[in-house]
Amino acid sequence: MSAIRLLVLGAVKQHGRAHGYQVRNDLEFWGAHEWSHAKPGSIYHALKQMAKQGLLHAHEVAPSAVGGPPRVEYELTEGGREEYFALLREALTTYDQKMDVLSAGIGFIVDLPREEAAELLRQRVRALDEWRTAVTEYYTPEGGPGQLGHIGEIMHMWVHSADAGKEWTLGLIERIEGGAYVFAGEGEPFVGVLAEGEENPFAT
Amino acid sequence: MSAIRLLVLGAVKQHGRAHGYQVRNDLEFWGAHEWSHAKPGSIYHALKQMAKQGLLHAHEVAPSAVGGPPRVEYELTEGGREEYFALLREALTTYDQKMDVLSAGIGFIVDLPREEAAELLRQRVRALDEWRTAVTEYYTPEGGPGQLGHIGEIMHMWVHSADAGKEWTLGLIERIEGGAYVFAGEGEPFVGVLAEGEENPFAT
DNA sequence: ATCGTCGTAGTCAAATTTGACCAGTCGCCA
DNA sequence: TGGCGACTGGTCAAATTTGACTACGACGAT
Repeated sequence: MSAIRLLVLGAVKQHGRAHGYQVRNDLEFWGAHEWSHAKPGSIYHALKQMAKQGLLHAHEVAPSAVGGPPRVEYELTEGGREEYFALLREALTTYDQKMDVLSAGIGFIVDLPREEAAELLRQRVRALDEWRTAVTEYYTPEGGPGQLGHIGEIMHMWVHSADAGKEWTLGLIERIEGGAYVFAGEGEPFVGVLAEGEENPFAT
Repeated sequence: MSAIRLLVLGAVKQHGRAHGYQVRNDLEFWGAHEWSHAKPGSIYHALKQMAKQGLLHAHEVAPSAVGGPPRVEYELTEGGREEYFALLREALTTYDQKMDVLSAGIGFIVDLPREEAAELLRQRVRALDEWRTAVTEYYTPEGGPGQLGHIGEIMHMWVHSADAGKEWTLGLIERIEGGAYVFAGEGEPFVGVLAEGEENPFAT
């Protein structure tokens, strides 16, 4: 899975209704242009594709308020909501070494109930454990390690990084179970988009 | 950069001359099918593409020893060697969060002189430091952290992972400078491909 | 004898991603 | 007052990646 569909669905969902450029902007606002490499082309493509697949409903060309090319506004369909949550759960649980996907998942994690979020992350920890043993087993020749030469460093790296990922995940689980943040169904949700005319609070 | 070109060039280089299936096999032998997601399609595509670009010379269709479809054998051109080393250096120095690229780089690191390898890794450490500060700065709003809510966890994750990456890299530099492994120009090179008829020493 | 399936070698269409480009508006400052 | 650069909103071709499929020979089991 690439992070784009999740990011785009999430952006559209937070707005209720959005056109391509708004999505593009949100992603930038979230810092996603740094860690996901979401180029404009990919975003517009994802929107069209998902509209074709019935995940988004395309509200035809609102004739661009400020002039310029006509804009299409998108809105999640029921199928889109489902896909969104499916992707979100997948992003949080499966370890596919793509940290941009995980980042996107974290960004939207509060759309889930607190207990489910924690459980998904526990599942992620299990996936990391599996990956770790798979790697160590694959790179362990019969005659003991050693004849691997520098190739063993590859294994070393993966193990190190899996361990780091696990450590961080466990920390997050702890914070979540300790009551941090506001999750779905817990009152005023945190919204990560700019309201009209608001200033960007981040330094560039 | 995707890891494929580097992997393919590296595989062809170690053989001197290789056809697609041999490359495909080497990648699997290195465990690359696990961490790079190199599908056959990508491999054959990369071979053709790089032949078209003059990085590989295609020795026309050796009519398949065992029957089956005809095979094309590839060999590095001088341009291919240069591209290989350029990609290798890039893989080792730049942090683009793609661990498969780094893995491939590690796999071929001994093709470089020991001192250069260490220097490239030191450069990687600097790149990691830069990424780390870039992330922390981007996610630090004027009013101090805190109003970020759960979004701060994204930063947390990147920082954690950059730190882990740095730690591992420093360890490797130390081992290399401590004399581990055999680098370019230091006698019998380590070769990570199976000779004819050799057994695969790894468990599957 | 023949059926299934494993290994060898590779192709192909469809989906996606990349990177460059287009065109209009707005403010501003010289 | 006109030109420059930044912002808005998007298109397009080319490159790449994915995932499924083809074809053939050998080999063991039925």
